[in-house]
Amino acid sequence: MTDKRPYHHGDLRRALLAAAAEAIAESGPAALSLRDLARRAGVSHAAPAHHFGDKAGLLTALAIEGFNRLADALDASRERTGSLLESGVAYVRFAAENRAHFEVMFQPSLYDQDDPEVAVARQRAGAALSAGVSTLDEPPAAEDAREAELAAWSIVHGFATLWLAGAFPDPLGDDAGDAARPVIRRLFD
Amino acid sequence: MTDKRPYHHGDLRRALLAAAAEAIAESGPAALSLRDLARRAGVSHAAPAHHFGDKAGLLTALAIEGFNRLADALDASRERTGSLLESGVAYVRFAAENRAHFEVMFQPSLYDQDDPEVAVARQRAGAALSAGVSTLDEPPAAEDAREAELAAWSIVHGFATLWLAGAFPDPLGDDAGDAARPVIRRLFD
DNA sequence: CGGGCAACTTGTCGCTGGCAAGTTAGAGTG
DNA sequence: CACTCTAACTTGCCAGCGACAAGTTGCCCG
Repeated sequence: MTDKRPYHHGDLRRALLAAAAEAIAESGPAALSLRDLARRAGVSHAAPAHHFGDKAGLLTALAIEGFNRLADALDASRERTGSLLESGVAYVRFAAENRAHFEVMFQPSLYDQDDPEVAVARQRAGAALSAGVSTLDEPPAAEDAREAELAAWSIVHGFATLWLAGAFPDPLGDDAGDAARPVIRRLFD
Repeated sequence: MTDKRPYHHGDLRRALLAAAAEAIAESGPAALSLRDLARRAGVSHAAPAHHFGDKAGLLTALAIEGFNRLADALDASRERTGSLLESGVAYVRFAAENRAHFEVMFQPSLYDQDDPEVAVARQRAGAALSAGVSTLDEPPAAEDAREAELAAWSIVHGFATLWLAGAFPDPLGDDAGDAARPVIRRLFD
């Protein structure tokens, strides 16, 4: 979050996060190695620990970045289209385009979920999601609103997860968002 | 799958799978250690490799077991209730009660997804899911059937994943299945 | 110009996964 | 009842990893 640039490397922290995202997208979070990241960035094996404390710290930073990016994507979609359907599409598209972040965000055993920055970023994303549901033509009654929100979240999250897992037996095209649209539409227009 | 029982330990293969499920449920798949499993089972550190080849082999076996258990659960629910809604509830309940299996099943980077036994078990589960959709009162037209299936799968899978991740901000009770029912009902009755 | 501190490096430890080579125990055969 | 064959392990080893401790480097500010 701080914008002062370090001296030695230039911006090791960001470089490590980017390298981590790339490595995770290739081989999954379990195969991530701090030493490999250090090698990719051309620094010593202990340099990552200085910025993130330990492996969980690095993944915590990735999760924070992910929740913030997701909130940004959802807000942008809502401002642009005002459509809950398109917000759902944006959710799925975010997952496809930020695979590593998404995988880490929803696997809390990998990072420190009690971190206050995580809580803030997660709430931002949650609020962006809730705001989307309120754009429905027929806003549901107060008590139903919660269930509608859970249903919307579940269907887009499920589609995104299954897409990333390669679980769909038939090919559904290249664009996860376009593939998701007719499916999400079955829940609401 | 072979039923002849080994001699030395009794049934080390099953014991290791059970211990692995327990360990993963506690700390996630990334923290799994073959040597720790061996210690829990009271055997040498190389014993697991004999049964499963390597770590991926063990997780492959876990995934196979998981897909088969899921297929069984879905079939049982359909035979008992004939209701797609209750099949969805059964899906969520399976995830909650077999957390370790479920997490591994849908994280293909952890195991060998090209394994033929995995493919068979996965297809069994897929067929059980499809069969559930056909129990709808108004079976959708052929071309819509695929989308209806994806929507049903997505909403239950998403709910299950979010539940396991502890992503729901408010507490929804102890039983994942009961919590999911009103949410799933929003997609179909 | 000099102290201070952030950004690293170097070195080390215990643990892990994976491989190779041995050992043991039961099952099948004559 | 020996004899052998083989599955089910064990022992020993190596490289890689995460975490920690103790140095070293280089910019910034007074």
